[in-house]
Amino acid sequence: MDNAVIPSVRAFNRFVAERIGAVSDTFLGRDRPYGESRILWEVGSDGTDIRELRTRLGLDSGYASRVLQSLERQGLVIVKPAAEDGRVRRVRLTGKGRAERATLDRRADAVAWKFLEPLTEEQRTRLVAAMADVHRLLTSSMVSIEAESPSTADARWCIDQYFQELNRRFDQGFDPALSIPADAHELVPPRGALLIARLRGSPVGCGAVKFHGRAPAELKRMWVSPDVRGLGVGRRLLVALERAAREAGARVVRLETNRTLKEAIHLYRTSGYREVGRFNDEPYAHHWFEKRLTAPQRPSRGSRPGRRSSRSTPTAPSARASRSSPPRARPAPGPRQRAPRT
Amino acid sequence: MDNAVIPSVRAFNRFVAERIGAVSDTFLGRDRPYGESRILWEVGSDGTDIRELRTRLGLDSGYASRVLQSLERQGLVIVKPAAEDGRVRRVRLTGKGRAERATLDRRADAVAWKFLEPLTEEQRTRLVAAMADVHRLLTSSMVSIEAESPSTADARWCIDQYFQELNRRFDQGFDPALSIPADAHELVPPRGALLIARLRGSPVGCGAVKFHGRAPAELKRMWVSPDVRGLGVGRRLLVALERAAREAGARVVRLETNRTLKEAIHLYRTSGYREVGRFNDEPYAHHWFEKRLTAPQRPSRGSRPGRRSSRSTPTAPSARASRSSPPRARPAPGPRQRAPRT
DNA sequence: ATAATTCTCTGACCAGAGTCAGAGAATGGA
DNA sequence: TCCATTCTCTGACTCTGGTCAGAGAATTAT
Repeated sequence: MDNAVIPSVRAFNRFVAERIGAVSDTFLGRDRPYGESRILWEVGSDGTDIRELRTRLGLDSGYASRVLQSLERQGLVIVKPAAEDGRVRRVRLTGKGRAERATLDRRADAVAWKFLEPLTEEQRTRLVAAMADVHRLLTSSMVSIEAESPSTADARWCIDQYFQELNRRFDQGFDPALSIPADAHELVPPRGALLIARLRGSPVGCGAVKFHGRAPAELKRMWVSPDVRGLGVGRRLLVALERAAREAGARVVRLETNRTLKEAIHLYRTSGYREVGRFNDEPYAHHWFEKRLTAPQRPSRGSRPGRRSSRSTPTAPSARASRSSPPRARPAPGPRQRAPRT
Repeated sequence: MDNAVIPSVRAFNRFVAERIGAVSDTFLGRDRPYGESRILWEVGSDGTDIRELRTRLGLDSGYASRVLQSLERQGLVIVKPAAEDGRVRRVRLTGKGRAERATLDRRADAVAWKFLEPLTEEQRTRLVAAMADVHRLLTSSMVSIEAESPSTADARWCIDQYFQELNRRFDQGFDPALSIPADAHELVPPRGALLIARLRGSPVGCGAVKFHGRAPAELKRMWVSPDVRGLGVGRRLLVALERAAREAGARVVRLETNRTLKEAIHLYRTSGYREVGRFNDEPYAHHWFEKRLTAPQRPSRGSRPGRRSSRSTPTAPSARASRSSPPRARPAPGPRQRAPRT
């Protein structure tokens, strides 16, 4: 399978890097270096602290300073010390800067339109749908899941979000004090674990497990940020929690949940959980589930990439001359291979 | 509709440029500048003329020369004059160069695998399918269609391909001499027109029309390269030919075709052509079609892009903090806007 | 009050990726 | 045969997009 999948991902990367790259070079009308446009854009209509701008874009302070000076010289931004802290400086767009930014925006629209214009209505719809799919799935593949102490700021933020969501969704609201607790000290090895899912460094989900030796482990605190729902993050958290439970000696995991949490219930059912009788007195629960864990299997999710793939492997159609090349002035076009941009 | 479509294309472009770009920088293990790797790759295992390499990559001769010298100094390639023409020089990979190229290949595989690894089997399948779709549709949008003299090398190449294909596919083969002719002089205004479809400069399809005043115009020489079939090129050629016929005064277009050309027949039927009785004595034809052209309507294919789209418009999920931001060390992450990479 | 830290700026420097103008060898056309 | 053309190389420059080491002003910690 990899023999087919990896090359097609590569072909896509190559193609898209070429196509989007070529076009986006053009789009910046070459009247301003890319770095300047980027910073101009990132300043945003409300202005920012330079400090924040720098960390957001990962810029060197000297570099940022100089680019901003250049923008200021062009009358596009104003830099002045922040009121609260004399060390940090604030950038704001001038009217001219705002206009310039709008121009960039319009040009970006025009570029997007160039992709769409030649297509029929139906093709456009399919293109947009496919783009959204690729976007979603690649985003999904950027989510990492790792154990973390429940006392970190991110962990506490996630759990707080979880509580807030329960409070919004449960018919009677949610008060953590009335629920079976899963305190910080219970979610650290060897008593338990807390997993945090992150996307680009920001927490986007969590899940916890309490170990009870060989007795069933308990799953707790499953939460996925609304921003990334539908990306399979919940399922991956679940799998990771089960693995942790298995490694801690559990043969069975169980959990309880509230009837309003439809997606969660669906996730459990489709992940091999079966509903069982009430096994604790969690007042907010309507359903109790458990799952027997299978032997410590190798995580079966497709093999590693093959030794090597063939050297040039287009998936989608291309202008590659397959039978005979079209005529051409001296320097023949021939079959084009593109650099391994990925 | 554009209000939804353009921003989502932009979001995709931005995302993909960021993601692929970030990754492909990494992949070149930073031990060799990108330009060198690219040329190393493009030399290919069989070697190339420098001249061809240059035109293929659009390189300045001085630049190419220096990069190749650097590669030669590293023992990765050998440059020597071509046998046939003492002016041109040929590059070939050495064993070491070949090994290096294989390393690039392997790294590219590993990068692709990074995208795939975190996904479930089902997600991978969907990702690959969506990528192929995007690839196909963007390729399709790169195809341009323009009128061209039938005497250009490209035009003659297309028509030759067309004849070859007919000869392969017709049960009795195909001999142009026995068929109703459409000679070069008939396919230039005001007697007719020849349209050529191109992808990245190379011809990938053609279609011709002969005008007969207000009498029905005749469509001829419809051919689409196998490389780009399924991309809607045929339909676009057809539309363009009909427009040309309309503009030349025709109210009706007609054409004849052979029963072995299934896709063509399907295209005609789904494009408003209806089968009519034999109207000429083309010996290779089994079907005769005609279509009444509608009034010179505005090419109705969706409106132009809106004045301007909103300033930051993600379509697919992102880590954007939607309700409250996750906690963060001093320099807050805040809602990230990315530069308008397109 | 003093020291440590944070933020920004300046100056110096660098590499990558080109561009441009010749110049010199081969080759092709008249 | 000779002139124009084609290909490649050299040398001299350029622009982006950085990095690095201080230095100076504000702020925070002790």
